[in-house]
Amino acid sequence: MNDDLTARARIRDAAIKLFTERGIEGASIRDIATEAGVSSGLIRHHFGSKEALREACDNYARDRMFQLSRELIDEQGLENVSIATVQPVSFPLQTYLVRSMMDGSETAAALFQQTVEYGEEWAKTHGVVTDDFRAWSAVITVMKLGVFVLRDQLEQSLDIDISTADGYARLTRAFVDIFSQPLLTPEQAANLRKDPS
Amino acid sequence: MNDDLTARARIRDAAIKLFTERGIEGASIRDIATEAGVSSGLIRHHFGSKEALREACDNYARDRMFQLSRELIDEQGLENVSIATVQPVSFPLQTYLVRSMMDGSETAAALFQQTVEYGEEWAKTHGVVTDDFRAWSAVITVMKLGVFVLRDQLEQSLDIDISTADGYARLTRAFVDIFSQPLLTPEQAANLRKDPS
DNA sequence: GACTTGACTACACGGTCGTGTAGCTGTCTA
DNA sequence: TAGACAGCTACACGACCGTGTAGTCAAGTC
Repeated sequence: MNDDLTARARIRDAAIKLFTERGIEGASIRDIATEAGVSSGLIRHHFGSKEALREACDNYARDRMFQLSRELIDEQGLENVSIATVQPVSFPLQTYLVRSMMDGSETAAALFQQTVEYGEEWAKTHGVVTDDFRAWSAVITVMKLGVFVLRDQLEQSLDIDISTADGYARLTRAFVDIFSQPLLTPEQAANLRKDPS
Repeated sequence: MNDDLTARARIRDAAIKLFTERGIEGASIRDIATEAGVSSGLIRHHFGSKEALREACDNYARDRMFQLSRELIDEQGLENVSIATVQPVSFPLQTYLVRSMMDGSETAAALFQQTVEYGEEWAKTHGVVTDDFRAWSAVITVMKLGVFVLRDQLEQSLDIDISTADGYARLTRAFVDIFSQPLLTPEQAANLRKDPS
């Protein structure tokens, strides 16, 4: 159980794990303490309160994710990263952040807004056709995050583990199929734009 | 506060509202009772337990949603419904069901699997190009539901209320823009299919 | 008018929650 | 070697949770 990590790090990892699995309210301090192999008092000693523990997890997940994607850019160059945001290594962190956001995290909410703004600029400079770049990016972002929120359902439906290379590859291929062909004909699109019933 | 409804119906509506807003664990029997204007004991009298109340809400939301979409098909014909699944009137029910699914509802999970299967058949008969219809449908479904789960973030990002006609129309237009143009060139798609890094 | 029944309330129960507090360790330092 | 001080535990606290129980009240039945 990662005995080489400090107790503080083990608490943080256990909290991220249980917060992700059960939500913030669903995971108790005592459960997290047991998972980390420490007493519940130690959590209070290190983090002060449950809310402060959550914020520490938020900030850690955000910073670690930034660090990982920076490393990825250094390795692969900027252009391949947009799709590769969904990558196995940062998957647990992303999943945690989305869950935390749903449970009211301001850190995660700020990250969401930032992602939308980035996507908006990307769309403008990459030839996306729309007269509402903001809505385009927001909807794309929300759809992308849906994979994290509904990971359990997705895995059950496809009988895979997304965190494995095979599962992740299958997911990527589905994304590619979806985003490399239009689902609506120009006529259908024009009709829907006029009368969105 | 809908005084014309029976107490049982008011409890159910209040439960759906609070379960949606706070999650199943986050909404207490006492809160629901206060919201419905009854005593907490009455909830037990009518539904037996919190879990049974949740199942009653699940079944009600599912049946009501089916009923609404059947009415929509009768009005508009079958073909326009696939996109119109995202419609203002069934929005709260969908949002509730997705939230309940995330909190472990079997009824909602079954509905999800059913939706994936339906989407799979739709893709096969509507010229979608993929060699994995199942994954295609599952990912599309998950992305579609992302709108419900992350509704709060979406509304904050766009400064709209999705339940209004204007907000819903803006959302629909973004969907149309996204699904009427390919985001990847055939070359990019081929590359990603070979090496999903 | 006596009886039954279902809607409904008031209140008490054990359990779990986040938090508070007191005290025990080992290590470092003056 | 005495003292300071993190790291850490044990335990008690008030609050709130889902649930259980007893009882009130009005409407319907015979």
